[in-house]
Amino acid sequence: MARLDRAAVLAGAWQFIEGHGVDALTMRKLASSLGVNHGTLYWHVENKQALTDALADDLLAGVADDTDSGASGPDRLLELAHRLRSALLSHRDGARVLAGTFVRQPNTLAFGEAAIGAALESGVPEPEAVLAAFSVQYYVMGFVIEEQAGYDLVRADSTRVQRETTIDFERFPNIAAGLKTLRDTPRDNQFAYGLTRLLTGTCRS
Amino acid sequence: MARLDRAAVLAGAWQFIEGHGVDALTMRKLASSLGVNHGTLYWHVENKQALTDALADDLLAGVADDTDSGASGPDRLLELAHRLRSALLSHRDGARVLAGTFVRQPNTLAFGEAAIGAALESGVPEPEAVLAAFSVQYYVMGFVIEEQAGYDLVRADSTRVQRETTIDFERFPNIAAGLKTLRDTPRDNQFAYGLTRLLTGTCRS
DNA sequence: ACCTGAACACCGTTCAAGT
DNA sequence: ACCTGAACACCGTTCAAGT
Repeated sequence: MARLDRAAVLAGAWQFIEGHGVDALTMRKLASSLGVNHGTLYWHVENKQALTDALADDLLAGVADDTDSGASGPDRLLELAHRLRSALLSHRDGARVLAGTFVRQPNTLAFGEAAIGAALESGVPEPEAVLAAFSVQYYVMGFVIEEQAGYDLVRADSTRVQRETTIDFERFPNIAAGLKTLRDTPRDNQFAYGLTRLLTGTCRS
Repeated sequence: MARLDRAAVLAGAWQFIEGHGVDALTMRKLASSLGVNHGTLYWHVENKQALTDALADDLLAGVADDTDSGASGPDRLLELAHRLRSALLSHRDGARVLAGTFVRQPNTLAFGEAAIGAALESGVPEPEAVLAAFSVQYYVMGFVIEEQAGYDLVRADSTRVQRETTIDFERFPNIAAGLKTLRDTPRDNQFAYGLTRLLTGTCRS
């Protein structure tokens, strides 16, 4: 049995989340899934919040890499948004893990840096570029949180499914039609729609 | 001492959140702030999740009211977005309270219904209208969560402030400039910026 | 350097029993 | 109908003590 180190704790945490979701993640359960006393975890990680911060940083590793390459400003901002979504989707509950983070981890900052840079390069003046980059971040986070909540519904235990009361389609006809179109149009298209709206007129003429 | 009822529990919960933030909200602490044994709470509310759901619904009460009035489609969608933000801001951590809700409460559904309706009325074809309405919701949620996280930083206890490591402005010059422009441009303008971008080309020509 | 075991101060939820 | 008190099965965090 190899000795535990910080990387193994992070890997174990992701594996646990993959199986049970973030809400079920507990220092004690994580420890026992690693075959170790729960006090031990605090040797490798300061506390649960530090673990969450580390997971968030882990999630965004590499998202901002190689952005200096060929593509022009607008295309790069678009690509960064897609990369952010992919990173969040790469682990169950990824968006909520990141949302639970307060401090700015290096990779989060690197993403923001690249996003603002891409906006600037596409000719958007200084103050607007910042607002554009942040707006994209808000949109991606909001989108993926909802997207992954949908996944959780599917995998959820009976307790949670049971909580989902059927909605009154008589009172909410637009919602009823809306759910249908959401089911019919691919996730990627849904995502691209709002993203395009957000960037049209800013980064693309 | 008037007897406790469900409404008093909700009011007490908001008051507690106003003072200590959602993270500190506990069935036991809420009970003692209401001068009651913690077991008592479960007579008025099924469990903590049900309490959160009720708070979320409370938060959105009235946001979708009177949307049939004068204004045309595009203006109404814009106004709905502003009303949603106002509602979320009306209580500390409002956005996070709503984000913690999974089931669709009546008022959340009513907002979605009105938002889709406004998009439809502005001439956006059926499938797009739904995507536009949802995109707006994602953006507002993302924006206000970040906005209120900023408030919490200010009010935070020393523990939390301490956690905020100073960021390396040499490595992240765009972020450095970005923080300055965020400080210099009013919140309302920041909010309006992304919102306009989102709606331009969709609901406004 | 890494891990155990036990302790401390908390949680949410349930439920008999009281009024 | 509403509330108490006590119990149950959990939490995160700390820290002496072991190896």
